[in-house]
Amino acid sequence: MTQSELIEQSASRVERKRARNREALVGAARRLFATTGFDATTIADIAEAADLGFGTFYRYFDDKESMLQAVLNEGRLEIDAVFDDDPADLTATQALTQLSSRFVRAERRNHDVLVLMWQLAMQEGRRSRAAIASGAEQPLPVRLANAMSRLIQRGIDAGEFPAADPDLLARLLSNAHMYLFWPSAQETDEETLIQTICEFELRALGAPMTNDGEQPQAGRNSR
Amino acid sequence: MTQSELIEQSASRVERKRARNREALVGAARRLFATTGFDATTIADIAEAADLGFGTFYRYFDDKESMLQAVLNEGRLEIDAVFDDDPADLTATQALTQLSSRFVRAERRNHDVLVLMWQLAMQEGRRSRAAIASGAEQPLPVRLANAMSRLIQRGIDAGEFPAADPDLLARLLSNAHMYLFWPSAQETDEETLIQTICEFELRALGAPMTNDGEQPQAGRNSR
Amino acid sequence: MTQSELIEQSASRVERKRARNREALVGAARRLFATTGFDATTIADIAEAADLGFGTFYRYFDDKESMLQAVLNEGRLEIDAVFDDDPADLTATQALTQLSSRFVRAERRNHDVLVLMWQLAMQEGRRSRAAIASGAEQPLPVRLANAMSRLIQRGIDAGEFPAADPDLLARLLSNAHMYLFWPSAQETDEETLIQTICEFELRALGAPMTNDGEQPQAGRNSR
Amino acid sequence: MTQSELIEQSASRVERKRARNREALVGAARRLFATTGFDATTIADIAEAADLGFGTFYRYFDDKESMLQAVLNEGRLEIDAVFDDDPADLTATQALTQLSSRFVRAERRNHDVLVLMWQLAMQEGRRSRAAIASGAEQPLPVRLANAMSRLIQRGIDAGEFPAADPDLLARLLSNAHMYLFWPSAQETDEETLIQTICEFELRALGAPMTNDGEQPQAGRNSR
DNA sequence: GATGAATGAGTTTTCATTCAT
DNA sequence: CATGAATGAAAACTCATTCAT
Repeated sequence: MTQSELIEQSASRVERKRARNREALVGAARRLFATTGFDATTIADIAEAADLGFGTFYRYFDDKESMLQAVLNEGRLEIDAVFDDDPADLTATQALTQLSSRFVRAERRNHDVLVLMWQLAMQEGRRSRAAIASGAEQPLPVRLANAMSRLIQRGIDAGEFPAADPDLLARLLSNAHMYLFWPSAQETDEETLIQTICEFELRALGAPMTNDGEQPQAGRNSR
Repeated sequence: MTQSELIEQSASRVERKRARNREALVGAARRLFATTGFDATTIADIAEAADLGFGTFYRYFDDKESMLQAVLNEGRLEIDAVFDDDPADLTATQALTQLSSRFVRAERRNHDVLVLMWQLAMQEGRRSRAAIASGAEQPLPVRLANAMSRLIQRGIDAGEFPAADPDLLARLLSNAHMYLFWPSAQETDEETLIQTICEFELRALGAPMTNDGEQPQAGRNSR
Repeated sequence: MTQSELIEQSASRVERKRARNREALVGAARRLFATTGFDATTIADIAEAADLGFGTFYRYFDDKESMLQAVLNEGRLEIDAVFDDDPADLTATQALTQLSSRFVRAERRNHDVLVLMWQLAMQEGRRSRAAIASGAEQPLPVRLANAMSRLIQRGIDAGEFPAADPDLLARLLSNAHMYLFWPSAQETDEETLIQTICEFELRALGAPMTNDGEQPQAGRNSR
Repeated sequence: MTQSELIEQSASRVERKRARNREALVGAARRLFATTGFDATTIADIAEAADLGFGTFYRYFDDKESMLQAVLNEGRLEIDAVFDDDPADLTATQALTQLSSRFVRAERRNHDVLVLMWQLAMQEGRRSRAAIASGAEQPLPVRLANAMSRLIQRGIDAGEFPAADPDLLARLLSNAHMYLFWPSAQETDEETLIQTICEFELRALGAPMTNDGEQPQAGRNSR
């Protein structure tokens, strides 16, 4: 083993440690922010929960605010993926079902982050943070509602659903999904949840309940 | 005007002023708590928003926590009224419609308090406050879900709705109602909102959409 | 009864009431200052203990500090009387005995004030108040010590006591008298106390204990 | 010097600094409490007197009250030692002399703490703090009086002193010792003070003044 | 790089004092 | 004149952030 390999290796060991520490901090912050609230969580709380020294926090994050960023970013990619592709080759019914099941799965994997986003989004009074919270985009339920609204409109146009106000329906449905934020939702099996929500959704939209092929396919949206 | 009347009147003037100040403080706190969050709201903010001196706050409330109590209590009565009577002489469909429309109306009149309750309820980590938030009862969406669950069960038993998990449906519906917390819901006409929500609800439960007599009667639950 | 008599009478009734209120306030303050400390006593405490409205305090006293003055003045006259006349026609022994018994009696009648003076005198750091406390004179134990010192010196000169440092002895004796400030001293009969203290004193000074005629005469220093 | 020694040393440097800071804070608090009073001393005063930042206070003490504890504890050991051993092999006269000289020495080394204890003990109205002040024991002058009372009783029993009320005498003597709290006592030479006080004491108790062997030996009570 | 000590700005809370009734 | 409501200056205490080791 050459000197450079040793260095290389030790460099990567350090790097791995850094990554691990950062991970620990973000994880701790995520849990604490979600359960205790951003304001009520102190840096000391986070560092301790991450089993790291107090000052260490500042070696990874500039300040509390940028930790908030980091936490919110954690889920960003996966959440964006939920909304990203809106496959034109599916019927509105299928697309909605896909959207919902994707959302449920993403929620289950990023529960704390979503709860946090939700909390922040409710505080209109802190525009700066709210803006930040949504990555300068819309707050989450609005994004979901918008995506749904488009699909519902498409469904109405295609005759899949009876005529109605797509925006209002979308918002109601979007919020129904927020059921996921409640503890009891954590105890329900994921597939059952998806199944129930999708049926609920289609029924609420007045879609004919053929109830056959459009079962959500598990695993479609990989990490 | 006799002396005693003058005294009487002036006493009541003071009293009225006290009431007005208290009202101003609670109102300011309500708005700020709902929009900015409990933690992020300072006593100074509240006093200033109420256009009162800083120290005046403490002539009306022992501390921030008891102000929180006062704010939460403000809506208590009206909200309790929503759940209170569950008239056995109505069909499940009618009862659900009544519950929803009552809820919408109560929400419109107590928007900020409900938003605040909601926020507090989400923070499991602060049980004491959350417990307080709901007056040692369930958090609001749980109460609504429970009430709905009972009615849905009744509806299923009576053959009004197809068989399904009443708890899960109730929770989804309960959360759908939380749409009201969003700003856009504030801009929609109350009756339209009720109409839409009730239809949404019944459709989601699979009730036959006769769509005739069960329009919610405005003003039923007067103050 | 003439009009003017009525007015006269009512004026004096008002006056009496004023005097009574003032008395009540000063008394309450005296007790509270002595037992709880000047700083820890609030205006509200005083007013309540005097069974008067809160704001009423300020109709009788400019501020807390002037109430302190009033309290300290209460005992002033009686205390000054203790030190005032130093009858040259008595032997040092007799004079000392008289001084001590007077002091004991004055203390019993003005316990709280003396305790307060004592407390204030111990706080060198607050010169302004300490100065005030003693009415720009010496703190109480110093006054007592000075008076004693003079008498002891006289006694030594006259051959009544053996030679010694009169200042030091005087200070020790002066402090011994501070026993009166303790609760247990309140429970001892006044005459017993005087008797014991005077004997103690003379013995400590080395005076021959004839123990006959110099019993302190009660009532000498009337109000 | 090895790496570990460096670390060791630097660790102890930090530790020493912490100890020094704590010491500085306690010292500043001790002086300020004694001279200005507990209530009138602010945290900012203490921190400034210790030449430390304001917030630093709270890194060493939870609150003002626990600083009070720390200050009072400072003298605890040395003061307890004064009362601790009551050697049965000494005559009452000797034992009293020893007690007094020990007390004087302890007082000289812990002047501020004793003054503070005294101040606190005088405020009956604040039992909790007074209780704390004496470490749930008796207030200082009471402890001293009790110890003296026992010895005086022994002396009376042994025929060393004439019969008298040992409690009353003890209390008077105990208070006489409180002379030490006055500034002028600070200027007197310690040995002279002890000499004078012991003679005073024995004379006051009516002990035969052989005035020879019982001079207190300096340094008897080592730290 | 990790750590925790130091710090002071920001908040809550108390309370002396003023003022309107 | 008596009263208590209003007020803000001052004090205790918290905690994000900086910095020395």
